[in-house]
Amino acid sequence: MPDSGSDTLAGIDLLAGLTPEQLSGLERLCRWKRYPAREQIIDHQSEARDVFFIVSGRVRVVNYSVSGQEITFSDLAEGSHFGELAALDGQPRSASVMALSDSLIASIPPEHFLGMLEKYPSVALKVMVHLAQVVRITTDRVMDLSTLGATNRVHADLLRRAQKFAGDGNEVVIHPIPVHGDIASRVSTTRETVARVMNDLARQGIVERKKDTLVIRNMKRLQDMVEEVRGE
Amino acid sequence: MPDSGSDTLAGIDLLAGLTPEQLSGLERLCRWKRYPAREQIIDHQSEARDVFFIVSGRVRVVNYSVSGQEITFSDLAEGSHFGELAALDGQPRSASVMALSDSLIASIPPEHFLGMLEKYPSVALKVMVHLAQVVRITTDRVMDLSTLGATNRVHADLLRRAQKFAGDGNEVVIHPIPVHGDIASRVSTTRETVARVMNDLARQGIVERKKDTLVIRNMKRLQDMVEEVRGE
DNA sequence: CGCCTCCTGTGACGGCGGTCACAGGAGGCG
DNA sequence: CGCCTCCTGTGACCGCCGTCACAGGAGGCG
Repeated sequence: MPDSGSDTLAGIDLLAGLTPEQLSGLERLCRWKRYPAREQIIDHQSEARDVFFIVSGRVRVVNYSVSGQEITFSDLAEGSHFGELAALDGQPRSASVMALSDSLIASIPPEHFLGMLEKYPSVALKVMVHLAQVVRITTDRVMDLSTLGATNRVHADLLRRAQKFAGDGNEVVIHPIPVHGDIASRVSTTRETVARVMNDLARQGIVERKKDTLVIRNMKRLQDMVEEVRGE
Repeated sequence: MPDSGSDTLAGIDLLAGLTPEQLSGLERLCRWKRYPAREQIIDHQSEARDVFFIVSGRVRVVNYSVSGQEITFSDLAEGSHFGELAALDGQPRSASVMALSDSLIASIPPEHFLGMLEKYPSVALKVMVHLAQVVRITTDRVMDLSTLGATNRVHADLLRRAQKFAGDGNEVVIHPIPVHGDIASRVSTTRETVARVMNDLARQGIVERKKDTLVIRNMKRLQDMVEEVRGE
């Protein structure tokens, strides 16, 4: 549990395992800054190379096509980090990042980040494992985009969200209700398509829209709908 | 330049910088195996966790949808490596890998791979940089799939290939001619669409198909065709 | 030489889903 | 309370491109 009140790096996953002294050493190397919701933290293509730790708040990694279409890559929670790519390979930022809620962010200059990797091999290993998982998620997404139609991608995304909230039963409650536009931006389709799909699902009794929660009535069924067409 | 004759790890990019003694230590930990062209080296979802070094030959990372559609992720040359993801996070293989040509492959068990990372921080850093680049390439691909139409993705791929062979002029010679099916599998479209696009380009005098090379007559133009629609 | 296999080229067709254009809800806030 | 902003729901349209179905080339190899 991240201690969201204090301005320390104690809650950062990457740095778990470091002693309080080591942490406070790092804390002194950081720049600390609060970002209000919706404010941009990293601009795509920019030249800065710092690595960021989310001390408190939530953050979204996105990119925009020139036409303004927004592609969401991931939402990151407290304790997570971002910006390693540029620090590691020295290239411009691969995406933009914006605060979803008011956030406290610590950033460390690239040279100190690299120094940290050298000094604390356990952190280096965690960085690698984390990158490996990012690669997996992203290649899965390429598979989805390549083999699934837009409707099935919405099913798949709904399923992923549901699994995060998963009880073990056949019914899952998702809270808060994801906005259609957000889903659309994650699966690369339009708001309208998401709306149509959600209503189809509702009509079939698979989901139900409550006041401020979305109830999946039939996980099994939803799962089948995705797997069914995962290629076949 | 990898010394493709000898059965050593001297030509492996990841391990550049290690002393001959360190290398021969690693060599003794490896299993060495020759794979004929077309043979599978890694099966998607399999449980093995070894990391592979391409001592000689070429290799393709692919995945298949249940319908048999083939998605190519990348082609790797001598000196490269693959299979780190599973070794790092312990999860099943994220993709299949097959030999493109007769290949000599060295594989190291996961525990020794991890030991090597700990022992040689320079290697660990290279692993991180490499993963970072894989992430970049894959997210770019997500962007392409999300914002470009099939025809423009073919343009973009052609451009990427051309840039690898790039002279500095406005004309580039690609050799050998990539088969349409391969291009299709990399940009997630069909052989037929690739053929149509290539002929359109030929008719416009932008590319020309020679005996066993493909000549890009007008790089500028091709570049414009991609950027033009990259969103707008 | 002729056969077989692998690649390319092209037409016809049809459906998925993106785009446009509105018509409501549902809160917040002055 | 009423307005304004943000979200959802739906119909009409139509274009891109995937699918199917063939008709050639272009080598290799017996």
